[in-house]
Amino acid sequence: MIPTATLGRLVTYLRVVAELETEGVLTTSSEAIAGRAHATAFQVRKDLAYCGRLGTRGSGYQVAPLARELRRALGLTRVWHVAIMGVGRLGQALADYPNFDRYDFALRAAYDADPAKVGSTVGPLVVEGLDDLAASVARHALDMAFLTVPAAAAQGAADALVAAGIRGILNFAPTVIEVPAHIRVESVDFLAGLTRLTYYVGNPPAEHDAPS
Amino acid sequence: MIPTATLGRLVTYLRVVAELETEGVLTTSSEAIAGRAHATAFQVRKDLAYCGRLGTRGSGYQVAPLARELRRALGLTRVWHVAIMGVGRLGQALADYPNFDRYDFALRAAYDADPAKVGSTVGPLVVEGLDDLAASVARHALDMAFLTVPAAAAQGAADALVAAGIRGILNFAPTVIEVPAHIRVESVDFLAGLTRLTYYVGNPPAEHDAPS
DNA sequence: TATTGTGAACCGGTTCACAGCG
DNA sequence: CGCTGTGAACCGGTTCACAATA
Repeated sequence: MIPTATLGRLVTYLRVVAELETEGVLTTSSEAIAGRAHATAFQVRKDLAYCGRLGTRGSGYQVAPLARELRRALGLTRVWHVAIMGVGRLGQALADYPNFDRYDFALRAAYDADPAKVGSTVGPLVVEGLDDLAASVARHALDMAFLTVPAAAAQGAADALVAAGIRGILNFAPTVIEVPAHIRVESVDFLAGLTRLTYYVGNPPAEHDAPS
Repeated sequence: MIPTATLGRLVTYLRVVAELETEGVLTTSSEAIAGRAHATAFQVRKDLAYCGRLGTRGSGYQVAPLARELRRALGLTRVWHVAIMGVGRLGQALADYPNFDRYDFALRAAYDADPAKVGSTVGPLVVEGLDDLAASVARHALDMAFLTVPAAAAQGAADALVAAGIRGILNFAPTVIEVPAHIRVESVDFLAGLTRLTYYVGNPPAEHDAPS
């Protein structure tokens, strides 16, 4: 429904609006949001219009209802249950991340294939093995999983998660994984980001614009 | 020069081709690459054409030269010097990442504003403070930095990096940062990825396609 | 013949001007 | 009068058919 590109920006707008909310601002405008979000006022209005008639012509957007509607549009209306698959360094860092509850996510479980890790604790969780993953997924009422295993193990781990009933995967491994069409995957790939950065740094754009 | 969307896919193609290389495959085709990279053969050919005349009509692409040319196009022709700004959990996890040298990146320095952390070691590095950052950046011949500080500190840390002569920033903080036009920023934002995932999981697409 | 490279059609997203409305 | 919502023009990227060529 919402275009992918718009979806990405809506996340940013929500952050901006939440920031305004904590600053005590009551009313804002497409221009003000655009300034903080690195976008144009045109684009902000068009993007926000995907979520309904959120503003008031002539006076702008009320911060609190706007935040509420953005959260609703993005699906942030309940606490989502998340698991960590793969308790390496990254998995541990995520387990210790203190801010999930601020964002309506709850870390409920951590899994690792290595028997030596099973039973140890990471952050608030006890690491479980992969035996009867489906039962554990059901018990924890898991919605989504962080996939933080080595690239070579990513496909197998993803298959196991899908078979166990997970509906969404946030893939941190630097590799493409195949999943059935009804499962969603989003990737967080810092090596890809680093490589894109390398391209840009190695090909500096001609500077025809003088700095303002 | 290369469109952003293409650039992202080229990174994936390079991974695929590197994989083929280690498998000992000598020749491949746009179709084979597409299969592994989750793309169409059309798109692979169009994307690869941005990097020059890389294939041979009638017989496909030779793996080794293709890998070489992709690396060249992406700027992976030398070792890039990278620093870590912010030695929290994520910064530490990155410092311990064992595979950078495989990808022609070298971690050269780590910085933190907290005096208590200065002098401690993370991975192979001794944490430095921010006094005379410019001299340190020059001494280590740094090209780019991982920005792994809390969101509230991200803009200030980015400003310091830019002032010190860094040319590219890989931003891990969940916030928009402002930099001069000649500095490149790429973002790795797992909270944004998680939120996009939430949207898709909460709005499952109507299933008109039967699984094959 | 098999497969790439590419001009052209197509499509979706961005930009914009202005209509709509408080 | 000011600012939003939106239809329409515009633009860039994707898809495709086919020409080029080993």
